[in-house]
Amino acid sequence: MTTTLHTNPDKVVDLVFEAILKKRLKPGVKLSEISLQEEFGYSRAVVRQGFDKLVDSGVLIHKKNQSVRVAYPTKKETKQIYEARKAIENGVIMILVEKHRNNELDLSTIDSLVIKEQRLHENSEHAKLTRLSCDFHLTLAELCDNKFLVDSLKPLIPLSALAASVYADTESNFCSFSEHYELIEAIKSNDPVNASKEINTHLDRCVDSLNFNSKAIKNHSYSHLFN
Amino acid sequence: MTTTLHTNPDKVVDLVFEAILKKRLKPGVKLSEISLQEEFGYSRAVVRQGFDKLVDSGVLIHKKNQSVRVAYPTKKETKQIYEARKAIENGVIMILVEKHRNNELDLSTIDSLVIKEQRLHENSEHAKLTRLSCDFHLTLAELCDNKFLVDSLKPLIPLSALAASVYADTESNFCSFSEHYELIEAIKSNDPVNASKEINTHLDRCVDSLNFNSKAIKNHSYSHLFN
DNA sequence: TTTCTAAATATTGTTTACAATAATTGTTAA
DNA sequence: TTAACAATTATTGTAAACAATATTTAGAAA
Repeated sequence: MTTTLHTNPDKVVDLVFEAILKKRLKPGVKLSEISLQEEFGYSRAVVRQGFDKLVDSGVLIHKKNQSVRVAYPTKKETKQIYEARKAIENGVIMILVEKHRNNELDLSTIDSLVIKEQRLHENSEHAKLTRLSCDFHLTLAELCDNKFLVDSLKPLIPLSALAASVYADTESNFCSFSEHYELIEAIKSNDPVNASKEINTHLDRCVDSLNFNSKAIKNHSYSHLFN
Repeated sequence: MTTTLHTNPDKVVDLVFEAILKKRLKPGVKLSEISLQEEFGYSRAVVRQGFDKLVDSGVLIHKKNQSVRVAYPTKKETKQIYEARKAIENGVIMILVEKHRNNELDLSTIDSLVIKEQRLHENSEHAKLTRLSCDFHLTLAELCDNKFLVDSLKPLIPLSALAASVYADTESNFCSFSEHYELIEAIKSNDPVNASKEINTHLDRCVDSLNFNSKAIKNHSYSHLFN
């Protein structure tokens, strides 16, 4: 949402993002312009614009004259997604270490986020935990105060969630909160090398925990998927 | 251009990108939907879609009920742009070193690109050199075989060119080809640490060569700016 | 029952027209 | 001449209509 779009295509984008992060929208699901229009009162043109953005970022797939579908990441794409995330998030972490070293970093929001994660983990509320874990990574990027970096990372988060939907046997140990904690500690100790190691192993483990032996595709109807 | 858009908004995007890289479109210039429609025969809707994408990536700025304008990067944004590039391009270089180490990297295109740059430098054809230097950075990303990484970097290149339009006193020593050469050598010697150092100092020098003491904005008419 | 084909339906692609707003021009008064 | 205001023009925002394509349904033949 770099700057201004005046009707509401960004609302559509946010809605779809949110539905994916909450696992209400699964890979392969069809989305028609008309249905969203009817369900939320957006004009069809606005829905189209939102869909276009989501297609651009790879979250939706669009073939001519067909409804858009939620992306179904392949194994290769999943590895690319995490490879790209490693690049971007390493940069994020380096910036944050530097900022922290200069006392320019307020970690209170991220601290409370990790605490929340811990509580959800103890109560084994896995669904909410997955959601929060996405917030963790995005929040780190936002702390950099660099919209270009945030915009680069943003589409990769729902894509990661989609990959998890497809390939994660169990999401309980996917994107572990304890590694998030370690990462923050590394930032706090002003140790760029260790922080870089933490984010790399964390993202590597996310991929390693996936099982790429194919599963069946579930097709959903999408009324009331959006909350 | 993740996948499919069936008319041609991507043509519009490419057209604007190209015009910016060739310095025909300067920061602040107004672009109306109708004019592009008349000049190239695209439908207004297609032009709009293309503009929307460019607004999303930050290359165009859009205020409600006003024509879009070519972005005029501020000092802060310029630093953010290069900070983001450092993050992404460091990742690119790490991937390429790894690939080269495994004999999975064909550097012939990039080699010939650098040679071409050297020739342009000797003939002091600065305009073409700037253009080619952008290609150099994008080509490196494309060699990673990771569309997400390419998509992340892509909008930052014209934004860099716009920043140069605004703040570079002389573009002759901006984004020097000799540093490109050193970078490729570092990749060839399978030395990730040195390669990382090369890309960082290269991008830092691009910013350092800029002069942020403000200049006047030139406003252009845009007929025949696109070649 | 199953499979193939054709009709009906639903959805997307594209153009058009009109309304709302901004930018420009022209006029008048100081 | 300049400044302020009004009228005009140009441009964008939005919705609606229609065409093109895909999907679904129904029916007939094997």
